[in-house]
Amino acid sequence: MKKNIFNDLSRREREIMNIIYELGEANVSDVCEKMEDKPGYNSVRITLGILAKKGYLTHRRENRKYIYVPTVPLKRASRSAAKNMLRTFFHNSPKQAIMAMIDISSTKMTREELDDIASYIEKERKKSEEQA
Amino acid sequence: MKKNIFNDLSRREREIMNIIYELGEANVSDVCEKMEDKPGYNSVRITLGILAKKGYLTHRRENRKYIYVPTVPLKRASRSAAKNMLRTFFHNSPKQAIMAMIDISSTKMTREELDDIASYIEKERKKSEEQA
DNA sequence: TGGTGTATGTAGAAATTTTTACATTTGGAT
DNA sequence: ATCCAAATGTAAAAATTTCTACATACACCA
Repeated sequence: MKKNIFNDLSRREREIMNIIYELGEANVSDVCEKMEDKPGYNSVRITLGILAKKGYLTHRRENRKYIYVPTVPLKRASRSAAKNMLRTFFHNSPKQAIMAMIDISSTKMTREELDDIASYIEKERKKSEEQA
Repeated sequence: MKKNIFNDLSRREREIMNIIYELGEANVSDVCEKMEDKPGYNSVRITLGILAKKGYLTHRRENRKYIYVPTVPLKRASRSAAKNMLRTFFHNSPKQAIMAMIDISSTKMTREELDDIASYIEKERKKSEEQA
């Protein structure tokens, strides 16, 4: 069992995969614009091709452009990322991770969002009660 | 401003950094054992040296061994990782991220932990109330 | 005291990744 | 129709990463 789906990506490949997950889907220029050090259009294009060959991306044609889309759906990719983070930085303690997440984003969350999270947890508590 | 502190790590370098964060600190053999594909002792050692030269690790001597430690403290590294995850996979929505985190680990959390998180959120809600 | 096992030092070979260069295709404007 | 701009196709150069090989240092122990 692999630790992380995306473990065998090179630096550039990973960078590009992340951008595509962030955007949902993207063509070459979209990716270029998001890259910090703005490598050439061609570089990015070649790397997208490699990612497709490796099976991480597929592409469809739209007019003359290729639009690239992840093969591993966002949900699964995000779970994998979250689990890695949990193990690497939080000793596999979801509690610690969640609290840290709250810390870094508390000022950005509205009352409603906090309420939503609270009731989500409440639901979980009920569930664990049922099982007892 | 850099997106991610660890963006310019190669595949192996990143892999090793993650292991060291997971362990807190480590010598060459510790890292070797944690690696999935078990590269040679020497390979790992060389990469640790590179990471030290790049400034991501420091090492102290203990008997005859080097013990490597991250220069960027766990807390800061974990924040950086969390922010990246937030942007890459959750459209910068902490609510979504936190709920996903709860999902993947609900079965692993005890009642107490859920309670702790709930009261942590309660505290945040009070804070946001004060500011209103 | 000399041998052995385990560790680091250093150079560079091998493999992979990243970029560049140039050819080709294609749709649209004039 | 022809030219242009913008896209992809392909090969390979350049740069970086990863691994290997061998040298050296040092604690431990018979």
